[in-house]
Amino acid sequence: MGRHSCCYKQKLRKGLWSPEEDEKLLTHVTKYGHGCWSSVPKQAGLQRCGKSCRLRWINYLRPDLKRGTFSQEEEDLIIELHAVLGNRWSQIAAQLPGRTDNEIKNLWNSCLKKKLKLRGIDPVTHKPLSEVQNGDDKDKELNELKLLKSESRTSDATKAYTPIMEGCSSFKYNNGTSNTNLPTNCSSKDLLPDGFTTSYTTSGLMSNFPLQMNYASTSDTFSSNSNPSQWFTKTGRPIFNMNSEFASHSISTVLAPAQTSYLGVPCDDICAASYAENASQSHFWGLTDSAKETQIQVLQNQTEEAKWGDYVQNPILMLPVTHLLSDNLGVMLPHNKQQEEPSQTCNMFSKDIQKLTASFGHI
DNA sequence: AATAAGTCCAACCGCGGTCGC
DNA sequence: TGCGACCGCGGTTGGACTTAT
Repeated sequence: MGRHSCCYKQKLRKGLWSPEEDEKLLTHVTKYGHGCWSSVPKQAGLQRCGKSCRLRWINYLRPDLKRGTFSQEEEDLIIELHAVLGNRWSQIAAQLPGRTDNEIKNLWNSCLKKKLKLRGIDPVTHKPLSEVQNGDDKDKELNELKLLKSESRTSDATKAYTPIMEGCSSFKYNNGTSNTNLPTNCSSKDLLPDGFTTSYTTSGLMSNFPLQMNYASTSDTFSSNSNPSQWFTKTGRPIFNMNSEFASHSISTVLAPAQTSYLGVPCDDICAASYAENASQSHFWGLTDSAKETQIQVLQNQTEEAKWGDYVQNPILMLPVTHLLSDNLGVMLPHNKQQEEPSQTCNMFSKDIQKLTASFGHI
């Protein structure tokens, strides 16, 4: 590992922290606070640069850190937030109490990206791979998907669920083996179809979050309906009202909740990739190709024109999709008196924030 | 049993923003 | 206004650990 330029100058320690160093830093910060980080190492008697001390505190020593593996709900929330915020790890981490941006970033890079690919979803755009790719890229991605699936089969943990991936209308679940050999960072829930998980339900935390992607917008429908055959019509249309504003403004592909992707196939071929492809066929259903492209371009331009900083600081501005929200939440947010004439959209979004708050206990 | 390959994660790098002088 | 110090963030990497051969 490298070393901060300041560490070179001052011949400071680098690399892993010893328990003694941790103790010194913990004691110092607990007692005096960190104040100016650059002065912390000297005051705490550490041969480290302030930057290193700050990082150690934030990522490891902070008392409010949550230890242990990520829950399914946390993973779902990360995926959904990533669809909105992209690689803004600190913003994502802010919605997950006790988790650090570094931790989330690592989880994303090591696990969640693969999971999304296995579900036929591009981890960058959160759209189906079949939609993202074209030409050579398509072949490349498909090969990658095959490889991933192949890797899954070679794993003891995933062998049991292989039939789900292989595609058959009457898949079987090998219930003869326990889950004890599951990969440490991939829970069995990710590999199991809905109905095989005992307590898991699709994330409701973001179910009304005005995501640009439709995970949230559709998850209520899907999570309350475990029968995949009802998620789409036989022609691949999503079941919600296509005449609604929602349908006409949506720029993203309709997706079943990620946790149930393997089941979410209204045809015999149940593999994730083909499902994603089926799902993408419902994209802008009813429009001509040129009309679809035009609409996509318009919406993309609208999004790009807005300042990202504004989005991040005030996700209420996450337009143009916020107006698609249904106003069906029972939780009301206290009116923000500082905000002059808050729009209906803002109020609706505020409810989503409130819902997140209620679920996680803080924002 | 040895070792090559893969995975995970703590920690570093470098950049951009902010603030005070 | 310019400059430097500091902070925070996202990207990257080194190495420990695990799994496969």
